[in-house]
Amino acid sequence: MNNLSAVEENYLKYIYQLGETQNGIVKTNDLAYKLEHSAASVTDMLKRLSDKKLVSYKKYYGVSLTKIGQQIAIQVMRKHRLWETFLAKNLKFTWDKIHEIAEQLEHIQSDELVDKMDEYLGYPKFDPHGDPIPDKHGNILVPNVICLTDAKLKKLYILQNVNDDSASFLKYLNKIQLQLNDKIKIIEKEEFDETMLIIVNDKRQITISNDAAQNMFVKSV
Amino acid sequence: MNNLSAVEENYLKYIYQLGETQNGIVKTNDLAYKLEHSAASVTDMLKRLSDKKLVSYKKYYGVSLTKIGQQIAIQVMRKHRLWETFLAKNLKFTWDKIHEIAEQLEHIQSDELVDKMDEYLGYPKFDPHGDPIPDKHGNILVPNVICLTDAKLKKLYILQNVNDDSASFLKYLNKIQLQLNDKIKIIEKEEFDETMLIIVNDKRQITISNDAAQNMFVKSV
DNA sequence: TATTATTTTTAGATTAGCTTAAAATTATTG
DNA sequence: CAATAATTTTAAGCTAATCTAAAAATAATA
Ligand SMILES: [Mn+2]
Ligand SMILES: [Mn+2]
Ligand SMILES: [Mn+2]
Ligand SMILES: [Mn+2]
Repeated sequence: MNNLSAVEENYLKYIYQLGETQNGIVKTNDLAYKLEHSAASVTDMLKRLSDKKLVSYKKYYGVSLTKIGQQIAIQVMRKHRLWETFLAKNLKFTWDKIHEIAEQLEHIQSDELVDKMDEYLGYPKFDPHGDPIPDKHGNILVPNVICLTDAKLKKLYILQNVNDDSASFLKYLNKIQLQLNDKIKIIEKEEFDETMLIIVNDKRQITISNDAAQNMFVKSV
Repeated sequence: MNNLSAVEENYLKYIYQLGETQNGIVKTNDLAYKLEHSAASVTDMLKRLSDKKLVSYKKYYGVSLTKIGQQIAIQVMRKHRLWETFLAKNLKFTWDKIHEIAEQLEHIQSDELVDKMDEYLGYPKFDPHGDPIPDKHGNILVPNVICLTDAKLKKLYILQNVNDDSASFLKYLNKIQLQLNDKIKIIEKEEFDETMLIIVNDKRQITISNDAAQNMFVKSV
Protein backbone atom coordinates (compact mmCIF):
# COMPACT_ATOMS: atom_id res chain seq x y z
CA MET A 1 0.00 0.00 0.00
CA ASN A 2 1.69 3.21 -1.08
CA ASN A 3 -1.37 5.50 -1.13
CA LEU A 4 0.01 7.88 -3.70
CA SER A 5 -2.16 9.69 -6.21
CA ALA A 6 -2.22 8.58 -9.84
CA VAL A 7 -0.36 11.77 -10.70
CA GLU A 8 2.43 11.05 -8.22
CA GLU A 9 2.70 7.46 -9.45
CA ASN A 10 3.05 8.68 -13.02
CA TYR A 11 5.86 11.03 -12.06
CA LEU A 12 7.78 8.19 -10.41
CA LYS A 13 7.19 5.89 -13.38
CA TYR A 14 8.42 8.45 -15.92
CA ILE A 15 11.41 9.45 -13.81
CA TYR A 16 12.33 5.76 -13.78
CA GLN A 17 11.87 5.34 -17.52
CA LEU A 18 13.60 8.53 -18.58
CA GLY A 19 16.41 7.77 -16.16
CA GLU A 20 17.11 4.41 -17.77
CA THR A 21 18.77 6.01 -20.80
CA GLN A 22 20.59 8.53 -18.59
CA ASN A 23 22.49 7.68 -15.42
CA GLY A 24 19.26 7.88 -13.47
CA ILE A 25 19.19 11.67 -13.45
CA VAL A 26 16.25 13.27 -15.23
CA LYS A 27 15.92 16.88 -16.35
CA THR A 28 12.86 18.98 -15.61
CA ASN A 29 12.17 19.70 -19.27
CA ASP A 30 12.33 16.04 -20.29
CA LEU A 31 9.72 15.18 -17.69
CA ALA A 32 7.60 18.16 -18.73
CA TYR A 33 7.71 16.99 -22.35
CA LYS A 34 6.81 13.40 -21.43
CA LEU A 35 3.96 14.46 -19.16
CA GLU A 36 2.81 17.23 -21.50
CA HIS A 37 2.88 19.69 -18.61
CA SER A 38 4.66 22.99 -18.18
CA ALA A 39 8.16 22.92 -16.69
CA ALA A 40 6.83 25.00 -13.80
CA SER A 41 4.31 22.29 -12.87
CA VAL A 42 7.06 19.72 -12.88
CA THR A 43 9.30 21.77 -10.58
CA ASP A 44 6.33 22.15 -8.27
CA MET A 45 5.65 18.42 -8.10
CA LEU A 46 9.32 17.49 -7.74
CA LYS A 47 9.49 19.56 -4.58
CA ARG A 48 6.49 17.72 -3.16
CA LEU A 49 7.88 14.30 -4.11
CA SER A 50 11.15 15.33 -2.52
CA ASP A 51 9.32 16.25 0.72
CA LYS A 52 7.88 12.73 0.68
CA LYS A 53 11.39 11.24 0.24
CA LEU A 54 10.43 9.60 -3.04
CA VAL A 55 13.00 11.48 -5.13
CA SER A 56 16.26 13.31 -4.60
CA TYR A 57 15.93 16.64 -6.26
CA LYS A 58 18.68 19.17 -6.74
CA LYS A 59 17.67 22.56 -8.11
CA TYR A 60 18.76 23.31 -11.66
CA TYR A 61 20.53 19.95 -11.76
CA GLY A 62 17.97 17.16 -12.00
CA VAL A 63 15.98 14.53 -10.15
CA SER A 64 16.45 10.84 -9.41
CA LEU A 65 14.45 8.23 -7.53
CA THR A 66 15.18 7.23 -3.96
CA LYS A 67 15.14 3.54 -3.10
CA ILE A 68 11.50 3.68 -2.07
CA GLY A 69 10.56 5.85 -5.05
CA GLN A 70 12.16 3.31 -7.35
CA GLN A 71 10.30 0.41 -5.75
CA ILE A 72 7.00 2.18 -6.29
CA ALA A 73 7.88 3.03 -9.90
CA ILE A 74 8.66 -0.62 -10.56
CA GLN A 75 5.39 -1.77 -9.04
CA VAL A 76 3.47 0.68 -11.23
CA MET A 77 5.24 -0.69 -14.31
CA ARG A 78 4.49 -4.22 -13.11
CA LYS A 79 0.79 -3.41 -12.92
CA HIS A 80 0.83 -1.63 -16.27
CA ARG A 81 2.43 -4.57 -18.05
CA LEU A 82 0.33 -7.23 -16.35
CA TRP A 83 -2.83 -5.38 -17.35
CA GLU A 84 -1.55 -4.99 -20.92
CA THR A 85 -0.97 -8.73 -21.01
CA PHE A 86 -4.51 -9.40 -19.79
CA LEU A 87 -6.02 -6.99 -22.32
CA ALA A 88 -4.13 -8.52 -25.24
CA LYS A 89 -4.11 -12.21 -24.33
CA ASN A 90 -7.48 -12.63 -22.64
CA LEU A 91 -9.62 -9.85 -24.06
CA LYS A 92 -8.07 -9.95 -27.55
CA PHE A 93 -7.29 -6.25 -27.78
CA THR A 94 -4.79 -5.37 -30.48
CA TRP A 95 -1.46 -4.15 -29.14
CA ASP A 96 -2.03 -0.56 -30.24
CA LYS A 97 -5.07 -0.18 -27.93
CA ILE A 98 -3.79 -1.62 -24.68
CA HIS A 99 -1.32 1.01 -23.52
CA GLU A 100 -3.92 3.74 -23.10
CA ILE A 101 -6.22 1.57 -21.00
CA ALA A 102 -3.31 0.25 -18.94
CA GLU A 103 -2.39 3.85 -18.16
CA GLN A 104 -5.59 3.93 -16.13
CA LEU A 105 -5.52 0.39 -14.74
CA GLU A 106 -1.97 0.72 -13.42
CA HIS A 107 -3.28 3.03 -10.66
CA ILE A 108 -5.78 0.60 -9.16
CA GLN A 109 -4.68 0.12 -5.55
CA SER A 110 -4.72 -3.47 -4.34
CA ASP A 111 -1.65 -5.62 -3.79
CA GLU A 112 -3.82 -8.72 -3.68
CA LEU A 113 -5.28 -7.87 -7.08
CA VAL A 114 -1.86 -7.56 -8.71
CA ASP A 115 -0.67 -10.87 -7.36
CA LYS A 116 -3.88 -12.65 -8.35
CA MET A 117 -3.68 -11.21 -11.87
CA ASP A 118 -0.07 -12.36 -12.12
CA GLU A 119 -1.08 -15.87 -11.11
CA TYR A 120 -4.15 -15.82 -13.39
CA LEU A 121 -1.96 -14.89 -16.36
CA GLY A 122 0.61 -17.60 -15.52
CA TYR A 123 3.41 -15.30 -14.33
CA PRO A 124 4.27 -13.83 -17.73
CA LYS A 125 7.83 -12.53 -18.13
CA PHE A 126 7.16 -10.05 -20.96
CA ASP A 127 4.24 -7.90 -21.95
CA PRO A 128 2.72 -7.77 -25.47
CA HIS A 129 5.30 -5.18 -26.56
CA GLY A 130 8.21 -7.25 -25.31
CA ASP A 131 8.77 -5.17 -22.18
CA PRO A 132 9.88 -7.17 -19.12
CA ILE A 133 7.29 -7.56 -16.34
CA PRO A 134 8.85 -7.02 -12.88
CA ASP A 135 8.04 -9.77 -10.41
CA LYS A 136 6.38 -9.36 -7.00
CA HIS A 137 9.71 -8.42 -5.44
CA GLY A 138 10.61 -5.87 -8.10
CA ASN A 139 13.14 -8.01 -9.95
CA ILE A 140 13.32 -7.19 -13.65
CA LEU A 141 14.69 -9.55 -16.26
CA VAL A 142 16.66 -7.06 -18.34
CA PRO A 143 16.50 -8.29 -21.93
CA ASN A 144 19.72 -8.19 -23.88
CA VAL A 145 18.58 -6.18 -26.86
CA ILE A 146 19.95 -3.49 -29.14
CA CYS A 147 18.10 -0.84 -31.09
CA LEU A 148 17.56 -1.82 -34.71
CA THR A 149 19.40 1.36 -35.73
CA ASP A 150 22.55 -0.12 -34.14
CA ALA A 151 22.16 -3.56 -35.68
CA LYS A 152 24.75 -4.88 -38.16
CA LEU A 153 24.14 -5.42 -41.86
CA LYS A 154 23.51 -9.00 -43.13
CA LYS A 155 23.23 -10.35 -39.59
CA LEU A 156 20.14 -12.24 -38.40
CA TYR A 157 18.15 -10.76 -35.52
CA ILE A 158 14.83 -11.39 -33.82
CA LEU A 159 12.36 -8.59 -33.04
CA GLN A 160 12.14 -8.67 -29.28
CA ASN A 161 10.68 -5.39 -28.09
CA VAL A 162 8.83 -2.38 -29.48
CA ASN A 163 8.13 1.03 -28.02
CA ASP A 164 4.57 0.77 -26.75
CA ASP A 165 3.37 4.27 -26.16
CA SER A 166 2.64 5.33 -29.71
CA ALA A 167 -0.52 3.71 -31.06
CA SER A 168 0.22 5.02 -34.54
CA PHE A 169 3.60 3.26 -34.62
CA LEU A 170 2.03 -0.02 -33.51
CA LYS A 171 -0.73 0.32 -36.10
CA TYR A 172 1.95 0.85 -38.70
CA LEU A 173 3.60 -2.41 -37.62
CA ASN A 174 0.23 -4.13 -37.94
CA LYS A 175 -0.09 -2.79 -41.45
CA ILE A 176 3.32 -4.00 -42.58
CA GLN A 177 2.65 -7.25 -40.69
CA LEU A 178 5.65 -7.08 -38.46
CA GLN A 179 5.33 -8.87 -35.11
CA LEU A 180 7.43 -9.76 -32.10
CA ASN A 181 9.73 -12.74 -32.74
CA ASP A 182 9.88 -12.09 -36.46
CA LYS A 183 13.32 -12.68 -37.97
CA ILE A 184 14.94 -9.55 -39.33
CA LYS A 185 18.03 -9.11 -41.50
CA ILE A 186 19.18 -5.71 -42.71
CA ILE A 187 20.40 -6.02 -46.27
CA GLU A 188 20.99 -2.39 -47.11
CA LYS A 189 21.14 0.95 -45.37
CA GLU A 190 20.78 4.29 -47.13
CA GLU A 191 23.57 6.60 -46.14
CA PHE A 192 21.52 9.78 -46.64
CA ASP A 193 18.62 9.16 -44.22
CA GLU A 194 19.41 5.78 -42.60
CA THR A 195 16.41 4.16 -44.27
CA MET A 196 16.95 0.41 -44.25
CA LEU A 197 15.88 -2.45 -46.46
CA ILE A 198 15.21 -5.56 -44.38
CA ILE A 199 14.17 -9.15 -45.00
CA VAL A 200 11.46 -10.47 -42.68
CA ASN A 201 11.38 -14.19 -41.84
CA ASP A 202 13.65 -14.92 -44.84
CA LYS A 203 10.76 -14.04 -47.11
CA ARG A 204 9.42 -10.53 -47.49
CA GLN A 205 11.51 -7.44 -48.17
CA ILE A 206 10.38 -4.16 -46.63
CA THR A 207 11.76 -0.69 -46.23
CA ILE A 208 11.94 0.84 -42.77
CA SER A 209 12.59 4.48 -41.93
CA ASN A 210 15.10 5.48 -39.29
CA ASP A 211 12.21 6.85 -37.20
CA ALA A 212 10.58 3.42 -37.21
CA ALA A 213 13.82 1.55 -36.54
CA GLN A 214 14.43 3.69 -33.47
CA ASN A 215 11.34 2.14 -31.87
CA MET A 216 12.38 -1.44 -32.54
CA PHE A 217 14.71 -3.58 -30.44
CA VAL A 218 16.24 -6.83 -31.53
CA LYS A 219 18.47 -9.57 -30.21
CA SER A 220 20.91 -11.69 -32.16
CA VAL A 221 20.05 -15.34 -32.76
CA MET B 1 -17.37 8.42 -23.52
CA ASN B 2 -18.76 10.56 -20.75
CA ASN B 3 -15.50 12.07 -19.46
CA LEU B 4 -16.76 12.68 -15.95
CA SER B 5 -14.51 12.51 -12.91
CA ALA B 6 -14.69 9.49 -10.60
CA VAL B 7 -16.26 11.78 -8.01
CA GLU B 8 -19.03 12.88 -10.38
CA GLU B 9 -19.69 9.29 -11.42
CA ASN B 10 -20.03 8.27 -7.78
CA TYR B 11 -22.56 10.99 -7.14
CA LEU B 12 -24.70 9.81 -10.07
CA LYS B 13 -24.44 6.18 -8.98
CA TYR B 14 -25.47 6.91 -5.40
CA ILE B 15 -28.31 9.21 -6.45
CA TYR B 16 -29.56 6.32 -8.57
CA GLN B 17 -29.24 3.78 -5.77
CA LEU B 18 -30.70 5.93 -3.01
CA GLY B 19 -33.51 6.98 -5.34
CA GLU B 20 -34.57 3.37 -5.93
CA THR B 21 -36.15 3.09 -2.49
CA GLN B 22 -37.67 6.59 -2.80
CA ASN B 23 -39.54 7.92 -5.82
CA GLY B 24 -36.23 8.88 -7.41
CA ILE B 25 -35.80 11.97 -5.24
CA VAL B 26 -32.79 11.97 -2.96
CA LYS B 27 -32.15 14.26 0.01
CA THR B 28 -28.87 16.09 0.52
CA ASN B 29 -28.24 14.52 3.91
CA ASP B 30 -28.78 10.97 2.66
CA LEU B 31 -26.19 11.51 -0.03
CA ALA B 32 -23.84 13.13 2.47
CA TYR B 33 -24.18 10.12 4.76
CA LYS B 34 -23.58 7.63 1.91
CA LEU B 35 -20.57 9.52 0.58
CA GLU B 36 -19.25 10.32 4.04
CA HIS B 37 -18.97 13.98 3.09
CA SER B 38 -20.40 17.11 4.68
CA ALA B 39 -23.84 18.24 3.52
CA ALA B 40 -22.24 21.48 2.33
CA SER B 41 -19.96 19.58 -0.06
CA VAL B 42 -22.95 17.73 -1.44
CA THR B 43 -24.93 20.90 -2.08
CA ASP B 44 -21.91 22.27 -3.88
CA MET B 45 -21.54 19.27 -6.16
CA LEU B 46 -25.27 19.06 -6.86
CA LYS B 47 -25.15 22.55 -8.28
CA ARG B 48 -22.29 21.59 -10.57
CA LEU B 49 -24.03 18.39 -11.72
CA SER B 50 -27.14 20.46 -12.34
CA ASP B 51 -25.15 22.90 -14.51
CA LYS B 52 -24.04 19.88 -16.53
CA LYS B 53 -27.67 18.75 -16.92
CA LEU B 54 -26.97 15.44 -15.21
CA VAL B 55 -29.42 16.00 -12.35
CA SER B 56 -32.48 18.10 -11.63
CA TYR B 57 -31.88 19.82 -8.37
CA LYS B 58 -34.42 21.88 -6.45
CA LYS B 59 -33.11 23.76 -3.42
CA TYR B 60 -34.24 22.44 -0.05
CA TYR B 61 -36.32 19.81 -1.84
CA GLY B 62 -34.04 17.17 -3.31
CA VAL B 63 -32.24 15.89 -6.40
CA SER B 64 -33.05 13.35 -9.11
CA LEU B 65 -31.24 12.12 -12.21
CA THR B 66 -31.95 13.43 -15.68
CA LYS B 67 -32.24 10.90 -18.50
CA ILE B 68 -28.58 11.28 -19.38
CA GLY B 69 -27.54 11.24 -15.72
CA GLN B 70 -29.44 8.01 -15.24
CA GLN B 71 -27.80 6.40 -18.27
CA ILE B 72 -24.36 7.22 -16.92
CA ALA B 73 -25.27 5.92 -13.45
CA ILE B 74 -26.42 2.63 -14.97
CA GLN B 75 -23.22 2.27 -16.99
CA VAL B 76 -21.15 2.82 -13.84
CA MET B 77 -23.14 0.09 -12.05
CA ARG B 78 -22.69 -2.14 -15.07
CA LYS B 79 -18.94 -1.73 -14.89
CA HIS B 80 -18.90 -2.21 -11.12
CA ARG B 81 -20.83 -5.46 -11.30
CA LEU B 82 -18.95 -6.86 -14.28
CA TRP B 83 -15.65 -6.23 -12.49
CA GLU B 84 -17.01 -7.84 -9.31
CA THR B 85 -17.93 -10.87 -11.36
CA PHE B 86 -14.44 -11.06 -12.85
CA LEU B 87 -12.80 -10.69 -9.45
CA ALA B 88 -14.92 -13.43 -7.88
CA LYS B 89 -15.26 -15.91 -10.75
CA ASN B 90 -11.90 -15.61 -12.46
CA LEU B 91 -9.54 -14.36 -9.79
CA LYS B 92 -11.21 -16.30 -6.93
CA PHE B 93 -11.61 -13.35 -4.60
CA THR B 94 -14.12 -13.94 -1.80
CA TRP B 95 -17.28 -11.85 -2.11
CA ASP B 96 -16.39 -9.61 0.83
CA LYS B 97 -13.26 -8.29 -0.92
CA ILE B 98 -14.56 -7.47 -4.38
CA HIS B 99 -16.73 -4.42 -3.75
CA GLU B 100 -13.88 -2.22 -2.60
CA ILE B 101 -11.72 -3.00 -5.62
CA ALA B 102 -14.69 -2.61 -7.99
CA GLU B 103 -15.24 0.86 -6.53
CA GLN B 104 -11.97 1.78 -8.25
CA LEU B 105 -12.34 -0.29 -11.41
CA GLU B 106 -15.80 1.09 -12.19
CA HIS B 107 -14.20 4.42 -13.16
CA ILE B 108 -11.89 3.08 -15.87
CA GLN B 109 -12.92 4.85 -19.06
CA SER B 110 -13.19 2.61 -22.12
CA ASP B 111 -16.43 1.48 -23.71
CA GLU B 112 -14.59 -1.19 -25.64
CA LEU B 113 -13.15 -2.60 -22.42
CA VAL B 114 -16.57 -2.94 -20.80
CA ASP B 115 -18.03 -4.75 -23.77
CA LYS B 116 -15.04 -7.07 -24.08
CA MET B 117 -15.21 -7.90 -20.35
CA ASP B 118 -18.93 -8.64 -20.70
CA GLU B 119 -18.22 -11.02 -23.57
CA TYR B 120 -15.22 -12.59 -21.77
CA LEU B 121 -17.42 -13.32 -18.74
CA GLY B 122 -20.20 -14.80 -20.89
CA TYR B 123 -22.72 -11.97 -20.48
CA PRO B 124 -23.54 -12.64 -16.82
CA LYS B 125 -26.99 -11.47 -15.65
CA PHE B 126 -26.16 -11.15 -11.94
CA ASP B 127 -23.06 -10.25 -9.97
CA PRO B 128 -21.66 -12.30 -7.06
CA HIS B 129 -24.01 -10.57 -4.61
CA GLY B 130 -27.07 -11.25 -6.74
CA ASP B 131 -27.32 -7.70 -8.09
CA PRO B 132 -28.51 -7.48 -11.70
CA ILE B 133 -25.91 -6.44 -14.28
CA PRO B 134 -27.29 -3.86 -16.74
CA ASP B 135 -26.67 -4.76 -20.39
CA LYS B 136 -24.87 -2.63 -22.99
CA HIS B 137 -28.05 -0.65 -23.61
CA GLY B 138 -28.79 -0.03 -19.93
CA ASN B 139 -31.57 -2.59 -19.59
CA ILE B 140 -31.78 -4.03 -16.09
CA LEU B 141 -33.45 -7.32 -15.27
CA VAL B 142 -35.21 -6.30 -12.07
CA PRO B 143 -35.29 -9.39 -9.86
CA ASN B 144 -38.56 -10.10 -8.11
CA VAL B 145 -37.32 -10.28 -4.54
CA ILE B 146 -38.47 -9.25 -1.09
CA CYS B 147 -36.45 -8.42 1.96
CA LEU B 148 -36.10 -11.35 4.34
CA THR B 149 -37.67 -9.18 7.05
CA ASP B 150 -40.89 -9.18 5.01
CA ALA B 151 -40.91 -12.91 4.29
CA LYS B 152 -43.68 -15.16 5.62
CA LEU B 153 -43.22 -17.79 8.31
CA LYS B 154 -42.97 -21.47 7.27
CA LYS B 155 -42.71 -20.55 3.59
CA LEU B 156 -39.79 -21.71 1.44
CA TYR B 157 -37.57 -19.04 -0.12
CA ILE B 158 -34.29 -18.87 -1.95
CA LEU B 159 -31.54 -16.38 -1.06
CA GLN B 160 -31.21 -14.30 -4.18
CA ASN B 161 -29.41 -11.11 -3.30
CA VAL B 162 -27.34 -9.62 -0.49
CA ASN B 163 -26.26 -6.09 0.23
CA ASP B 164 -22.71 -5.91 -1.06
CA ASP B 165 -21.17 -2.82 0.43
CA SER B 166 -20.44 -4.08 3.92
CA ALA B 167 -17.51 -6.48 4.01
CA SER B 168 -18.22 -7.34 7.64
CA PHE B 169 -21.75 -8.48 6.79
CA LEU B 170 -20.47 -10.66 3.96
CA LYS B 171 -17.76 -12.13 6.18
CA TYR B 172 -20.46 -12.94 8.69
CA LEU B 173 -22.38 -14.81 5.98
CA ASN B 174 -19.20 -16.72 5.15
CA LYS B 175 -18.87 -17.68 8.78
CA ILE B 176 -22.41 -19.00 9.12
CA GLN B 177 -21.98 -20.60 5.69
CA LEU B 178 -24.89 -18.89 4.04
CA GLN B 179 -24.62 -18.46 0.26
CA LEU B 180 -26.71 -17.27 -2.64
CA ASN B 181 -29.30 -19.84 -3.77
CA ASP B 182 -29.52 -21.43 -0.35
CA LYS B 183 -33.05 -22.47 0.65
CA ILE B 184 -34.40 -20.54 3.60
CA LYS B 185 -37.49 -21.15 5.72
CA ILE B 186 -38.35 -18.97 8.71
CA ILE B 187 -39.69 -21.14 11.45
CA GLU B 188 -39.97 -18.65 14.26
CA LYS B 189 -39.73 -14.92 14.76
CA GLU B 190 -39.12 -13.26 18.13
CA GLU B 191 -41.67 -10.53 18.74
CA PHE B 192 -39.32 -8.47 20.90
CA ASP B 193 -36.42 -7.85 18.50
CA GLU B 194 -37.48 -9.58 15.25
CA THR B 195 -34.70 -12.12 15.57
CA MET B 196 -35.59 -15.11 13.40
CA LEU B 197 -34.87 -18.78 13.55
CA ILE B 198 -34.42 -20.18 10.03
CA ILE B 199 -33.74 -23.55 8.43
CA VAL B 200 -31.10 -23.55 5.71
CA ASN B 201 -31.34 -26.09 2.88
CA ASP B 202 -33.79 -28.20 4.96
CA LYS B 203 -30.89 -29.05 7.26
CA ARG B 204 -29.23 -26.53 9.53
CA GLN B 205 -31.02 -24.22 11.92
CA ILE B 206 -29.56 -20.79 12.52
CA THR B 207 -30.59 -17.61 14.24
CA ILE B 208 -30.50 -14.36 12.28
CA SER B 209 -30.79 -10.86 13.74
CA ASN B 210 -33.11 -8.28 12.23
CA ASP B 211 -30.05 -6.25 11.23
CA ALA B 212 -28.74 -9.17 9.20
CA ALA B 213 -32.13 -10.02 7.67
CA GLN B 214 -32.45 -6.45 6.42
CA ASN B 215 -29.47 -7.08 4.13
CA MET B 216 -30.85 -10.29 2.65
CA PHE B 217 -33.32 -10.59 -0.24
CA VAL B 218 -35.19 -13.72 -1.17
CA LYS B 219 -37.64 -14.98 -3.77
CA SER B 220 -40.33 -17.60 -3.31
CA VAL B 221 -39.80 -20.99 -4.91
C1' DT C 1 -49.63 28.74 15.69
C1' DA C 2 -45.49 30.18 17.86
C1' DT C 3 -41.35 28.15 19.23
C1' DT C 4 -37.88 24.91 18.72
C1' DA C 5 -35.36 21.45 16.20
C1' DT C 6 -33.64 19.70 11.97
C1' DT C 7 -32.08 20.13 7.42
C1' DT C 8 -30.00 22.57 3.86
C1' DT C 9 -27.57 26.30 1.86
C1' DT C 10 -24.18 30.03 1.82
C1' DA C 11 -19.77 32.07 2.93
C1' DG C 12 -15.14 31.68 3.43
C1' DA C 13 -10.95 28.59 3.52
C1' DT C 14 -7.84 24.83 2.15
C1' DT C 15 -5.24 21.47 -0.81
C1' DA C 16 -3.60 19.14 -5.12
C1' DG C 17 -2.45 19.93 -9.45
C1' DC C 18 -2.29 22.68 -13.03
C1' DT C 19 -1.29 27.45 -15.82
C1' DT C 20 1.46 31.82 -17.59
C1' DA C 21 4.82 35.43 -17.00
C1' DA C 22 8.88 37.01 -14.96
C1' DA C 23 13.25 36.15 -12.65
C1' DA C 24 17.25 33.37 -11.85
C1' DT C 25 20.60 30.08 -13.20
C1' DT C 26 23.34 27.41 -16.35
C1' DA C 27 25.04 26.45 -21.02
C1' DT C 28 26.66 27.98 -25.53
C1' DT C 29 29.24 30.64 -28.59
C1' DG C 30 31.49 34.49 -31.11
C1' DC D 1 35.17 35.40 -21.39
C1' DA D 2 31.36 38.32 -22.07
C1' DA D 3 27.08 38.33 -24.41
C1' DT D 4 23.31 35.60 -25.64
C1' DA D 5 20.44 31.54 -25.52
C1' DA D 6 18.30 27.86 -23.19
C1' DT D 7 16.68 25.86 -19.06
C1' DT D 8 14.72 26.02 -14.67
C1' DT D 9 12.60 28.15 -10.81
C1' DT D 10 9.61 31.51 -8.54
C1' DA D 11 5.48 34.18 -8.18
C1' DA D 12 0.81 34.70 -8.73
C1' DG D 13 -3.48 32.76 -9.99
C1' DC D 14 -7.07 29.20 -11.41
C1' DT D 15 -10.33 24.98 -10.81
C1' DA D 16 -12.22 20.79 -8.59
C1' DA D 17 -13.27 18.96 -4.51
C1' DT D 18 -13.28 19.06 0.00
C1' DC D 19 -13.97 21.35 4.89
C1' DT D 20 -16.18 24.34 9.07
C1' DA D 21 -19.16 27.82 10.81
C1' DA D 22 -23.00 30.72 10.23
C1' DA D 23 -27.37 31.77 8.05
C1' DA D 24 -31.66 30.45 6.02
C1' DA D 25 -35.44 27.42 5.12
C1' DT D 26 -38.36 23.69 6.39
C1' DA D 27 -40.33 20.40 9.68
C1' DA D 28 -41.84 19.04 14.26
C1' DT D 29 -44.08 20.02 18.50
C1' DA D 30 -45.93 22.22 22.69
MN1 LIG E 1 2.34 0.43 -22.11
MN1 LIG F 1 3.86 -2.53 -22.98
MN1 LIG G 1 -20.39 -3.72 -5.09
MN1 LIG H 1 -22.22 -6.46 -6.07
